[in-house]
Amino acid sequence: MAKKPVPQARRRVHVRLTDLEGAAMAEIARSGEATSYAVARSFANSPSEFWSGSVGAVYPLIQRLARRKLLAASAGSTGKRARTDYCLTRAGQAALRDWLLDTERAAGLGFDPLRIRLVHLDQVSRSERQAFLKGVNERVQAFAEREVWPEDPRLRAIHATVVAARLGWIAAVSAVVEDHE
Amino acid sequence: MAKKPVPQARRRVHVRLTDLEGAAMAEIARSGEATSYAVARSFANSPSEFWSGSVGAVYPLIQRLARRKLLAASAGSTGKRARTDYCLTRAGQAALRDWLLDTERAAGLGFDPLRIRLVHLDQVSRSERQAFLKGVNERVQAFAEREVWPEDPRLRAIHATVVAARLGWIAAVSAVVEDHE
DNA sequence: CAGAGCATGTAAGAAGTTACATGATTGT
DNA sequence: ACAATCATGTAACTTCTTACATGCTCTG
Repeated sequence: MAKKPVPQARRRVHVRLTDLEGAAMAEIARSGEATSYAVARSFANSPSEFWSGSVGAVYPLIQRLARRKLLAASAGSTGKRARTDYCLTRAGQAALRDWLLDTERAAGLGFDPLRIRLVHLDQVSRSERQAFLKGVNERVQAFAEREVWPEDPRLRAIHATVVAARLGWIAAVSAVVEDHE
Repeated sequence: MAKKPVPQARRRVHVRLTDLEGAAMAEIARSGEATSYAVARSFANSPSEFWSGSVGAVYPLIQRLARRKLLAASAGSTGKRARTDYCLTRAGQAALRDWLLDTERAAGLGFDPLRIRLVHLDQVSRSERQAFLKGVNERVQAFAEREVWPEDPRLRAIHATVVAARLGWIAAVSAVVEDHE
């Protein structure tokens, strides 16, 4: 049954970036050229707590991407301090686009620390649920008022929609989980 | 990232569960008693794609929890097949409550594969952005219509609010990112 | 009674976290 | 000039993923 592998009219899917890799590539692309340290710092400044933004994560990641020829390294210096700058290769630009415009992955739910708790919130009493949701709501309110990315109106606008949507969802879901006691 | 809040006058925080550990504990608590395999399967059946739900992740995790005395193991069998059941110890119940009702962690943003892309979506053309958001919207719509957890109306209701909130957010954010071209 | 798929794991490796190390620069 | 902090990393450890192994149970 020797079977010819049908040569699909296949799109050239070069490399599949993880989300952390994609985010790092996008940061570098934005600056044109950046050091690992700069990338790590930009993660650390983002309002999401999900990635630690530790250099210990970012340096090996950048090295990986360079090894795969998605980034090109160039030695530089600031005064006496040596530095390694990275910029995207052509293959890197293609990989970044594939990652950025991947609707399938973008449509996924990702990970939400509230959602996962809601699923199990029927295991506590009604009054505990109410107190919990009230507490979460207050914290998200506080988070909404915190200034993030003060220098970038575009990111602030996105962040505002995120928080607004979250508050709306909390209100909606509160009704649901209190019904089902 | 503003790190480490001051070490508060110590509440009796027994153990700090990770989110994956918390979810596993909650699953076991729900059944009263469960095997590692059953926990892994329940993850695999959840509509979130974030955790692989592979047994290779769950078995060591459960063993860890047992070693920390949060779970108690008991040998059982189904016919000839041996089995290890786990149930929560008293310390485990306390740890689960601490995890489940942790408003601080629940209020966090978690990880969202769309949000992270939106941040960098100014790097592509307006028409690509529009096509991308249209694609994502369609996929989330499709996801909304998929039947999940057919056996549990409570979970279905929660899931419905999640998807509805997501669709609302996509609409809101679409306006924002198309403005800022 | 043979094959499919269920239940129970183990092993190797990748990826991220915390902690540490070290020299350069900057503020006072 | 001394301390603080920035910039640049490395190392050890933990946790998840993918892939494999193996024996049961069920179904046609």
